[in-house]
Amino acid sequence: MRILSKDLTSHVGQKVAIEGWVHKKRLLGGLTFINVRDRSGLVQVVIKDKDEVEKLRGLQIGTILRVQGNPVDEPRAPGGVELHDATLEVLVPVTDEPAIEIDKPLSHKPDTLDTLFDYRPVGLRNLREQAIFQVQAEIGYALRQYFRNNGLTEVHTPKLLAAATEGGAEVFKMDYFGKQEATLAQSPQFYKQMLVGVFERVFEIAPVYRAEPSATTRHMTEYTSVDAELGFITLQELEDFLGGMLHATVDHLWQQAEPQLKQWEAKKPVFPAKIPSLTMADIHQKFTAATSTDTTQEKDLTPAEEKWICEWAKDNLDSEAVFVSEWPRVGAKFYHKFKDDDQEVAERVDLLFRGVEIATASLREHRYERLLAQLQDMAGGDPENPGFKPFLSAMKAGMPPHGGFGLGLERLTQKLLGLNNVKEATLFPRDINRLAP
RNA sequence: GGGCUCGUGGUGUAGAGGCCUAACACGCCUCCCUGUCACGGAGGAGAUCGCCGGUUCAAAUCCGGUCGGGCCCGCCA
Repeated sequence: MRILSKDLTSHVGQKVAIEGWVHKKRLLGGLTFINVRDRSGLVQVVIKDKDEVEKLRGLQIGTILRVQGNPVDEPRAPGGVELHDATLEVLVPVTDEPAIEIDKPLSHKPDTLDTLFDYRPVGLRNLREQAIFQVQAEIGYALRQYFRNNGLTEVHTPKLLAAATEGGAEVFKMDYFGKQEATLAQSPQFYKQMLVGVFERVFEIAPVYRAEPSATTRHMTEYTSVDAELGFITLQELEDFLGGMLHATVDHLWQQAEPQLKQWEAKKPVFPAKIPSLTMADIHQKFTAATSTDTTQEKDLTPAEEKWICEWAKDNLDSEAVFVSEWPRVGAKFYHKFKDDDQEVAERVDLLFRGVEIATASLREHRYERLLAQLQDMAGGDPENPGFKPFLSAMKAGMPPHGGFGLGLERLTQKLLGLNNVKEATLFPRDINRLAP
């Protein structure tokens, strides 16, 4: 019977077998240490028998072993337990030297990221790399738990679409059986809104595709979008929901994934129960005053401002997260709702965290006639277009006031761990220059 | 798409006109080593310095082109 390396402690005194990958060898002559990796971690195996050591001759890191032996409490061993009197059975021999060393930290310098990603299939076996994605898995778990606890139903919407959903961001186009053009979803926006009419509250964690030719540390052509849409909600309630979500996620992580977080020296983010909110105009003003770069005419925040205001909020408001409110009509999407007393201001807030925008939330225009007008006036959209028609029909069939947000899972992971590039928080990143591995 | 920047053994780097017959660390191979955990020690293999052209007596090093990256901006999550 195979046991896991983490369970060795409870089997001291019994003969057991472990199975896993050779992670590291240290041959000291009459004594050999090998670290074997399984899904629960590493275990040190001690071999004194020359014939057993010989079984490893010519075999590289990555070789898969079944090791029988006796677990022994040993303070000198990492983890306090090790396997003695080991007999080895090579289950899968590996003879080729790995192109990338996996037993020590991999380089994450910008200039060498290309190598890091080229060798991902093996490089991810590095425990420090693994830690990033164990953290990401815990983030996903925490988010799902939060959504469930708040009555959201998980949905799966199509990524293959007949036409652009939102306009704005560039979409990937492809031939669909020579009959028509298909596009890849850049957002589940319309579908999650339609589903508000069904479930009232929904969420989806799924890939979205952006054909923007951007080459930055925060963009990819495919990323995982965490989308939520809630009916019968106000913008303030949506803000509170997002804040609660961030808190729940952070608390869960520092409870469940502390060893992984430590590997990256991640610091638990500080932000109050109620995340502070600033208007865009206020941020422009503060930034302009502090840097003498005039941004007061900008319709959006510049990347420099996002960075700066996060620093400012950390120093002055004790918060590493901040909401940005009062977005101008210019640049708004046609499905956004505008303030009843000021049609020039969208009911939208962005969530900034550690220097970047991680989420955009807004109220949607649920009144059919207004929505129709906005589609035509703001986006020049044709209501008969197959990309809009189903959406409009759902909106006409009785839609409550609603709103929601989209959040980049990789960006959140990146920022929580303190990584420099979103791609480092992506198993197999896709960008303008990369489609493989 | 624009600006800036980088490209040297498998990996990470040093070298910035001649000392380069290209150096160092890790990895790999051989040998020694009974408590390693970035093990230690001795020896060895492995790169015509992204590619093409030019300048020069001489180019990894300077210039031009080209290919492939990175960072920032625009756009966005």
